[in-house]
Amino acid sequence: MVDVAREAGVALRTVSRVVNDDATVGAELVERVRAAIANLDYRPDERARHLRLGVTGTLGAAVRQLSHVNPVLRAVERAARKADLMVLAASTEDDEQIERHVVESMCRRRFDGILLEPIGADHGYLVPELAAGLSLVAVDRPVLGLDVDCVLSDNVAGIETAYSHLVAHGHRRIAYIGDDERIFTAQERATAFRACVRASGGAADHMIHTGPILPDRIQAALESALSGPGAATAIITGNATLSVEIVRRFRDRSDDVAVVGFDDSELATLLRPDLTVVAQDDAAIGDTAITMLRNRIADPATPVRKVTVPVTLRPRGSGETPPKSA
Amino acid sequence: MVDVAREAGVALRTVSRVVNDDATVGAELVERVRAAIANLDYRPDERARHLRLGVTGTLGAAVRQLSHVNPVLRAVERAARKADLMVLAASTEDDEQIERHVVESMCRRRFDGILLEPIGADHGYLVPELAAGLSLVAVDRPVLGLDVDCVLSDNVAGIETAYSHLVAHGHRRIAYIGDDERIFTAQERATAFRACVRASGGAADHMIHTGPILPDRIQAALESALSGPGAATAIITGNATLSVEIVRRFRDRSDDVAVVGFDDSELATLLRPDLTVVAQDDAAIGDTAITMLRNRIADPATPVRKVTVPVTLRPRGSGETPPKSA
DNA sequence: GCCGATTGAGATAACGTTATCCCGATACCG
DNA sequence: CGGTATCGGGATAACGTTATCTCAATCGGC
Repeated sequence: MVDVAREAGVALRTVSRVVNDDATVGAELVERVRAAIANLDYRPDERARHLRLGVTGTLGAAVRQLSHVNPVLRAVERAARKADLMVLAASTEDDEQIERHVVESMCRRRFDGILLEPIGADHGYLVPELAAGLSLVAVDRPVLGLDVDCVLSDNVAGIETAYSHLVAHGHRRIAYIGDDERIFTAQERATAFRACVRASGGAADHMIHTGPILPDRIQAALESALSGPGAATAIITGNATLSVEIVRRFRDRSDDVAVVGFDDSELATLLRPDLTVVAQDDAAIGDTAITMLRNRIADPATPVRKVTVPVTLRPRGSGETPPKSA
Repeated sequence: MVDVAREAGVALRTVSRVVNDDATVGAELVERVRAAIANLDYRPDERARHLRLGVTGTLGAAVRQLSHVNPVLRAVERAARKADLMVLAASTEDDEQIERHVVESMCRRRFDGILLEPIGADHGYLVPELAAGLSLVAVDRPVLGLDVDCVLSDNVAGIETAYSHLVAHGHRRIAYIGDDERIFTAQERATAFRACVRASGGAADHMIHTGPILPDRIQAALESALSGPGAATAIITGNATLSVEIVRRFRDRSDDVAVVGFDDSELATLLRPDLTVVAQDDAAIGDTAITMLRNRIADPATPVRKVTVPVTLRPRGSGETPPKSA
């Protein structure tokens, strides 16, 4: 930059002014500086700029898996681009150690704010960061034990909608196969399901199967749910991955079991009948998250908000199958 | 940091030494400094550190879509973590403007290196960056007209393998439905397919259908390929998205058309028969890309390398169906 | 008992920006 | 014609690190 100044025969400060196109510099000088910049191909160093300015214009996104389908992240990138902010993302792999490493790296890099899909683990390491002014918004899951902004899907309403949709189509014995309840969303959905069963006067015991996503576990859950005298006539799956696993197993059997899946995905229309799903409003979640994060950055004293975004039932066929015994 | 020094009653330099755990500082002083750091909860600022050091320990990944399945990116993150480098990723959305914006942002942030899935567009903007010492590795597609490192899948061998696999199972009339040939991989695969047809003495005209991924276009291609006197008995799809689209349409028809897909995906085992695919070696691509990038960073004078990673045929059923007329 | 080697730690100068302060020149008003 | 706004632009001091240089103190050797 000092070279550019020398080349153009102006002061350092003037080059800076030209780079940040400050209006108070004469047209002729601007030209001369521009030429010098091109000549020496000078490239501004954001590190120094950010250091001096204090802000970085950068948002961090710490998500489970970058390389998985994540429509919320796409919405986030879009919303941030509109606000002229750069989003830089990294995976936490749902590993407590990695999450911490990623988030702390972003803090040390002084990102203006962080979007986090938190793991259900101890987030004590965040306390000093938050105290030091970190702007953070949790997405999809809350941060346990800490009062931070978050935006979640309405898991309870989603399960209730799925359940009553199946009831409306004549089902009385509905099973739920879900993810490990140590995961927040899985826990919330399972709890909501138990409440549904209880409200309709049944016992949930044989009807709810949660645990890790492993082929054997899923197979066993499916067999347990669909066999015996009180066999289920409909299944609600706890997330997109499980929907795939369940549907995969239905290729080979011809039972007319109704299925409603949680989370939409491109696989939903791969089979006959198409999969009825409870879809999250990804765009709304992403937009809301960015808005909340920007608000918090602008004013760290903003009261903490916990936003719940509505979900939508998308009937496509698999959830409208009547019970086979009916 | 100066506060920490005052609190601990030592010089600034000593705090820095403790932070970077320099061995030449006495145990007692280390304790005192550590205590002061905890007291004031001091958090080091990487911006200043990077500015001073010259390097950032950060790699940028500019990929088509963060929120899409991208096993290569996962391998990249893993390999980078092992090398104690941070990978920060952003989407280019296959948009020339966005790609340029993302890459230039990363350059101004002085990332040590960039991994790019380049768009088939003019990359002139990279010339000055490369001249200024940018370390860049192109993944999956080359950078047109510029001599930069790249690591690609062996698209030609993949198509040849798929083709001869189908021939070995009795097929003589094989169709190819691929993506828009303005995309490098699509172009390479289509060309390889044409060569296969020619080599086996046929005419490719009715057998090759490339273009954008739009429902109508795909439907038309499929009908054209599968109707008439010279109807194809087997289909090769040009990428994972097309495999899904094609397979989706096969739900409703009962022809025993053989299918081999390019790119593996979790959908491959969703239907009967399971989808035979040509799979890319994602882990090898990711590892190679990181290795090449690190080499280039370590020594910018390293000769440019273009690496082609072998692909593997995974027979699962759909590619082993005999021709229906046979 | 003195001197050289070794070790621990402080002062100072960068790294590449931008903001503050200030000054000179021009123009305008009385 | 003198004085004062106004505007363009230059010198300098930060921002938070680390590296170089220097120096004081301790220890061992002769």
